[in-house]
Amino acid sequence: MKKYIPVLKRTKMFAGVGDDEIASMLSCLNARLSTYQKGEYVLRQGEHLSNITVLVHGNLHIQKDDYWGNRSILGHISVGEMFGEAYMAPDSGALLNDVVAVEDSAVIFFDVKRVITTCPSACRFHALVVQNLFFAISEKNRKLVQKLGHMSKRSTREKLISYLSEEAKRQNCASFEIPFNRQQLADFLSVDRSAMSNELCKMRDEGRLKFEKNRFQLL
Amino acid sequence: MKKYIPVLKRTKMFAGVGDDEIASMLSCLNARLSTYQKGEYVLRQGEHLSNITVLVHGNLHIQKDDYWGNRSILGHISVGEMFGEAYMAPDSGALLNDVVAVEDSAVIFFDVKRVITTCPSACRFHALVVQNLFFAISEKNRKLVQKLGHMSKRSTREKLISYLSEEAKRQNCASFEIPFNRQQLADFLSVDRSAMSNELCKMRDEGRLKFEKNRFQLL
DNA sequence: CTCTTTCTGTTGTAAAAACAACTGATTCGT
DNA sequence: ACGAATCAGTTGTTTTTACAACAGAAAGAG
Repeated sequence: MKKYIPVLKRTKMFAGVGDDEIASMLSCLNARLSTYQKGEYVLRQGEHLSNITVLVHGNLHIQKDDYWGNRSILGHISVGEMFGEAYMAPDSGALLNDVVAVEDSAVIFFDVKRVITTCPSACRFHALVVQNLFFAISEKNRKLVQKLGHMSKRSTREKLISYLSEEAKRQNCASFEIPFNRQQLADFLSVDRSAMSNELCKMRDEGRLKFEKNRFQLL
Repeated sequence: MKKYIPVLKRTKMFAGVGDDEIASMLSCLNARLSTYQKGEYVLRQGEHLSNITVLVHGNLHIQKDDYWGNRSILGHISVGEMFGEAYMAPDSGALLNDVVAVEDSAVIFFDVKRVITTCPSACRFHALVVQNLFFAISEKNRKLVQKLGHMSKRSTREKLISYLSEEAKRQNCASFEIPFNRQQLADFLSVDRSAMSNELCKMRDEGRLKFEKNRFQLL
């Protein structure tokens, strides 16, 4: 497990914590390493989770099969990312998604109780980790609400306006770059790429905005 | 501020904490009470927030104005609910929404730093509040992801399938009740009520499900 | 009980999105 | 520099949704 300390050091959870401290916290937080071969399930829908988990090697998909067996891929977890933090509460109920290794992967599980109960003496940096965790979850929360705001718009045009206008506000400038190409933006907003492209050009022709590649300007 | 202790006691944040302990924590957490008249802004888009806030009287709306001035109401906060917890991290950036009092209201602000830094001696229940807060944010997170899963479906039918099928899983039974009437469900999924009603009846006629009022059964 | 209001399902029409197929531009690797 | 692959924009067709208007059923008030 110790060979993954450099990876853990770069995670949001352990931001600002030194190698030695991480090493000592591994036991304090009851850390457990599991490896998975490509295609194996890391977590299954219906299970109960009482761990915070960090991917330290490989790649995972968050999948969901509905009642009739249709599968959809909800998200992607890359090295250093945390998952399962939404199920920290003991009454969270069963997992609603599967987590599957899309290539050989390694995951470290931390005991939730140990993490959120600061031990009185042992780990000097425990309090820092708790804070980091707060911030990480809080940030994820914020991004989810943002996205929900865009997605709740009915039309492609409104979704675009919602997203672009928020991006302009966030960067505090009417001219700004977005971190997506067209296909990715369409996926992000859950709309059809060509329809979206069409709508963007219409808005441009109406004089509401300008764009070139991934740089946009609202007018 | 003390007159609101009974309200605080019923919040998720202070679950399991007694009156006396809450009273002592008010100062420990640097609590500040503010009152607002109907129409006043509690928080404004662009501000920076370093508080966790609880509504103890009245009603609030979460509003959002886009770049061109179109307003939409994103959510509603009722007494006992917490808000602003998505902006706990110091680098959260500016608020993206306005929070407005829709009637005369009272809000208690808690200092984030004080809350997440457990004081060494004074408050015996501080650690419990920290845990409660973790669970509350984590739960909100989980609900957001769920909703996002439904909303990311392209068609009304798929949204319904996603929602109903998850509800069946959650209640672990193919026959279950939902907490919405038709209009509320349509609002929740961001679709047109009549179109949704239509789609529901089609699926019923296809033999995929049965329903009566807010009780559904998947087949 | 009766009147009113709310809720749900139904239908038709207009608008919008999804989809498919294609073109030209740009990027990338060799 | 060349060919392959990716990306963005465009167009036409099909499917789906939004919207509006209405009717019957159920619930609630007086």
